[in-house]
Amino acid sequence: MGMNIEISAAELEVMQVLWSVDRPLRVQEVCDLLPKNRWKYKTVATLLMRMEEKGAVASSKEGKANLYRPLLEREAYQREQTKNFVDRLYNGSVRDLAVSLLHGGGLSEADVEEIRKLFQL
Amino acid sequence: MGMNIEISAAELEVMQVLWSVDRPLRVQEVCDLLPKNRWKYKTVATLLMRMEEKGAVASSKEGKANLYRPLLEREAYQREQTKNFVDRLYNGSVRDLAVSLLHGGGLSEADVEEIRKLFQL
DNA sequence: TAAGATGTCCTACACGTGTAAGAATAAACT
DNA sequence: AGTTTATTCTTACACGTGTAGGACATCTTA
Repeated sequence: MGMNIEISAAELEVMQVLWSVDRPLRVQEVCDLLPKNRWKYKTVATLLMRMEEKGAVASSKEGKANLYRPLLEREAYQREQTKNFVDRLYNGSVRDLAVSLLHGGGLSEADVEEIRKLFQL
Repeated sequence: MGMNIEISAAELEVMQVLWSVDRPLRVQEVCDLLPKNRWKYKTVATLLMRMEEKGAVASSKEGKANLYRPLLEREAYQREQTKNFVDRLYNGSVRDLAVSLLHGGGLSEADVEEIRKLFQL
């Protein structure tokens, strides 16, 4: 299974940026793509270095600068985390998750319709 | 809104036990209801104390012993955490979560059927 | 060629968390 | 009453995390 790399909440935000773009990014670019003033440059650099130690990203050099690209695969990571989440919060019951989503009121009629369609096959 | 109390993963496991029973529990009972050998008695006691400081549980005395009961409401907590989770992992798209669940292969035909029915209203 | 800009690498530091041991105390048993 | 047992309360400690600063190197530009 998925090598079980653990990343923190802050690191996940950085991963999302890397995932959202199809080419390796330098630290500065990651900064720019994060919500405004999310972190200082050096903070992002630290996060990326830690992620590299964990094996979540890889870097290559472009001149003096590091280019980072994700190693963790997005879909796989989402699936794994979702399974964990459902286990921890809903005792493994996806059905209970669905109930919670429905009763939470956060879904528009269009959302419901789309999900209904997804489950129609 | 939900008072925004944050509890850790370990603390959540303890909360699940409190939620699963309808009366206040003493530390020993919580231990017994956790998966076998999950933690030592004193560890559970520490967790419960911290949870009380955070306002996640309340305690009353029964003789020398403390009886703990949850203050955080389960459904509300689940909804809030689920919203957070979807935001962090799926950029807020419940639809993407649903896709991930479907393609993850963790759902039985019965699960799919039940969820379909849930969304049929 | 000296000064800014940009970037990396190393170091820091407080706080939360997982995990519990020890001291103190109260209850129960003999 | 004295000892064993159950419980609480206090204290500990290492590790991860959020959040960067400083030193040092290199590239650019006046």
